[in-house]
Amino acid sequence: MARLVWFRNDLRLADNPALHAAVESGEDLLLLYILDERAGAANRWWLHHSLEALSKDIAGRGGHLLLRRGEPVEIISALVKAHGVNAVHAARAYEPFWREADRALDVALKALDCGLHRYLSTSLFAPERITTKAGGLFGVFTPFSKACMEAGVPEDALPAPRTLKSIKAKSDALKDWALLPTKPDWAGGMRAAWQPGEAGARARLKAFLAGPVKHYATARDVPGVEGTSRLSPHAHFGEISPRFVWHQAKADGDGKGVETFLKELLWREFSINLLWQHPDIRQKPIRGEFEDFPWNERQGHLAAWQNGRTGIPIVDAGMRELWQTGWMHNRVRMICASYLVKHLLVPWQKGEQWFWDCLCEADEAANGASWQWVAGCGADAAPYFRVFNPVLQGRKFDAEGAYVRRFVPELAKLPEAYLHVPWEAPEEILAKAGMKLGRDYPRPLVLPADGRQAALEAYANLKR
DNA sequence: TTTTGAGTTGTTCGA
DNA sequence: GTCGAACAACTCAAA
Repeated sequence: MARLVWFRNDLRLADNPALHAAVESGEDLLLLYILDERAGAANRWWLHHSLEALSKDIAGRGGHLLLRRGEPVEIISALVKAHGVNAVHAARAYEPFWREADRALDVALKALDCGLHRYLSTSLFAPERITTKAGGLFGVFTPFSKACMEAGVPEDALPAPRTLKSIKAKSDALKDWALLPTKPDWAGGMRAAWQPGEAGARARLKAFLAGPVKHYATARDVPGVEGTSRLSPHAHFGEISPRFVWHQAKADGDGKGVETFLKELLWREFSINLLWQHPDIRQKPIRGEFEDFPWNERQGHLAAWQNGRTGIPIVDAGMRELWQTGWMHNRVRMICASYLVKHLLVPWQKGEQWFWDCLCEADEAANGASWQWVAGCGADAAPYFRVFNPVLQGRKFDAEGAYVRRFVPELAKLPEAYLHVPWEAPEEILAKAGMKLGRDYPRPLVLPADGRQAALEAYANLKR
């Protein structure tokens, strides 16, 4: 008899209910990971390192992680037959791809007289558990978050198993999956910024709770400062358990910073809940009338945005941070997304796709729900007239320009007064900063005021 | 069933 | 320079 633990986005040993229950059974284990072929490039880079870390952690406890690629149902069924597996353990997953795989697996395993046990692991709450008084699912954040608080997060974190008694079976070699970039190797900035894996996730949380959390409520909006937790990729891959994060943060007291951080954890939860309700959240607007939105994409604008060459400093800084580090500051994500969707009138799905390719975390729930929120077609979406002015946002949240100077070095020598509006700088100021507009840095594709007007008109047309 | 209050993150304008 | 109102109307959730 044996148990099979199927790792998905729960790449950790501590507080991993699927693994824990399998270990508790006392039976031999098969520890399996199946490559998720849908991953974007940055996501694959992270996955490589996360799997490397997990393999090492497992090996350190006497176990062995099996790596396989192919159809999950076939791979698991074959292992079940070959090793007399009587139960498969896995974390519950909410992405449509996994939901479909689980349905098929359930059928296949029943035929083999093998159980399928799924555990609450990647989210704080099972999505069907948080309901309105009428029994439906929420579509608005605030009442959703209240219901979560009332439900409460259980404090029963599970220890990492000390030893793992696992069966060695055929496994791919991680390097043969070729998840890392080779030529060109664009991952240098990512290596410098991140430590994927469970140990890295815990270190990140610890560092955050040791300092930045205190000022999180305000500092999280300032991209030039390390004011956020930067846990999103770790959380996406399940290198750290959300309830562990929740209770560690709560143990830090009940200040404004902690309170705001917990609320952000509930936003992650809300996105998962929305994905549960809208499996096609990455493609289809939740508010149906947006199917007819009068987008007006101009040739070359999407590429300029992707390359950080829009001519709007804060937008370009964000897009370059994304490209270089596989991550973008939350405040800047909103500004960049808003500029693409509202000023450039490019369909939000194209921005979502770019983020999907570039973000280490590339999370279906968070990415889909957030892009829809910015575009105005999502749950609880921003009112149409809420158009971010990238100049005001830049001045407000990157006042000294630390962020822009870092990621848009050609502007680094501009004085504060013109840093967010280089197109308004007199020639001699630009020359003194060693640059010429249109040569070293582009003129804006669309000026903030013009973009705002175009966006408002487009939204007015939609209403008609 | 109907009513009521409220809804992440903003900007502009005019007093 | 600061501050409050307007920017729409709709849908959600609860009573």
